Amino acid sequence: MKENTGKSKYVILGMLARMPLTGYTIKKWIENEYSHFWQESYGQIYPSLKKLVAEGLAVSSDNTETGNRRGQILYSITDAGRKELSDWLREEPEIEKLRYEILLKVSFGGNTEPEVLLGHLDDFIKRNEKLVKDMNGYMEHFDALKVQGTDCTYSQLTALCGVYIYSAMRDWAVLAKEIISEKEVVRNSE
Amino acid sequence: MKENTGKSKYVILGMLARMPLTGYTIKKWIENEYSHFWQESYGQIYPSLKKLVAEGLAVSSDNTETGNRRGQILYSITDAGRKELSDWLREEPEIEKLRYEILLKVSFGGNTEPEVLLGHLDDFIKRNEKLVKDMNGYMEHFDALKVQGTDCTYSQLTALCGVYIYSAMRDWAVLAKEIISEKEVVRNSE
DNA sequence: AATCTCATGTAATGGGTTACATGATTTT
DNA sequence: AAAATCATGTAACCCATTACATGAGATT
Repeated sequence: MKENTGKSKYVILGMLARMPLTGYTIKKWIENEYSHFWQESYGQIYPSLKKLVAEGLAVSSDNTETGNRRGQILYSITDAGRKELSDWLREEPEIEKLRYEILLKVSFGGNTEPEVLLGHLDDFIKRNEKLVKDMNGYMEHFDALKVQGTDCTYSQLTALCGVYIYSAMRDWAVLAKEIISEKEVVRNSE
Repeated sequence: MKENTGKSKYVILGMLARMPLTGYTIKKWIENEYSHFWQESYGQIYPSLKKLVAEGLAVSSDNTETGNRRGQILYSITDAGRKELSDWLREEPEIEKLRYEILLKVSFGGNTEPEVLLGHLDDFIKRNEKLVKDMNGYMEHFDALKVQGTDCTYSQLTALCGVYIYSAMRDWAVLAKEIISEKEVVRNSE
């Protein structure tokens, strides 16, 4: 037996707790604001929304009459939904299982030329460097909002985590490159 | 259409490249040495091994006669397997998708009491603190092996990555706690 | 007219864990 | 004799992405 571990439900509830949204905008928001630590596809979002309504945790308003353009369906959270969200927030977060393919390749590095790994590490450094910049951009954006009186402390904390994690990955990769290169120098001089 | 993205195959090939192993020992090794950045279950390992043999990338020797205790099956890599491994190592590693439930909860933090988040962050700090210790333990272990003349550079690099990543997560969480607590002080004094 | 974006949705497929089934050997 | 560990394996299930289908409204 296994209880439902699907998190899509709670991501959606968390977003609806701020304001009513359509499935489409939920997807777009996750892409823009959560993508560095979470992702959801339409294949998860639309069925989840229907389930939320069936469970009384959200209500849908497909008011095609009331000036609502296109066939869009707005979902709003209910009191039961807020309760469900709050209960979930109290539960201990699941221990994250990391799957870094680059580490797998590094650990099997003896089966290829050092240049191959150095190349992968270069790409990795560039990618993480860009992510650090993006995250710092978010940080500044949130600082600007704070000056205007909008409190974004919690969102900003996730961006800060991004800064920390991507900086660490970049720094590791830079050091890893040095260690691999040094090892090669030693090997060649023997 | 979608090409096969299953990585189990390559993890197993990478391990077999060092020495012949049974499915059971592959599982145990992954648990002990790779668990901080990779995981595989028996449900993946046993079918994958059979597939590897079918593809000629590995051979099995269930020599129950030749003193092999129990029904264990030893798998060895073939030349074709080494080629396959080497080809895969050259491919660009897939971009890792992170899923940090704790960040989700932090970002929805406005829907619960700050104490709830502070509690989660405490657990998170303890967990990462322990992981940093574990990784440093591995680092020393590899240093000791290096003194004995065994080259473990690549394995050690993955442990080093662990040190970096878990330290970063811990540091972030410590700072996050401070920021949340401070925010509360301000809120209460208003 | 064509194309792009908005918008909803489902079916197929893949990837992975969990639970279960089975049995040998070793340890207590 | 019982329990723990070694050892292999499969079926059910869950989670998630991808590909596809459909169509409205806006833009070029």
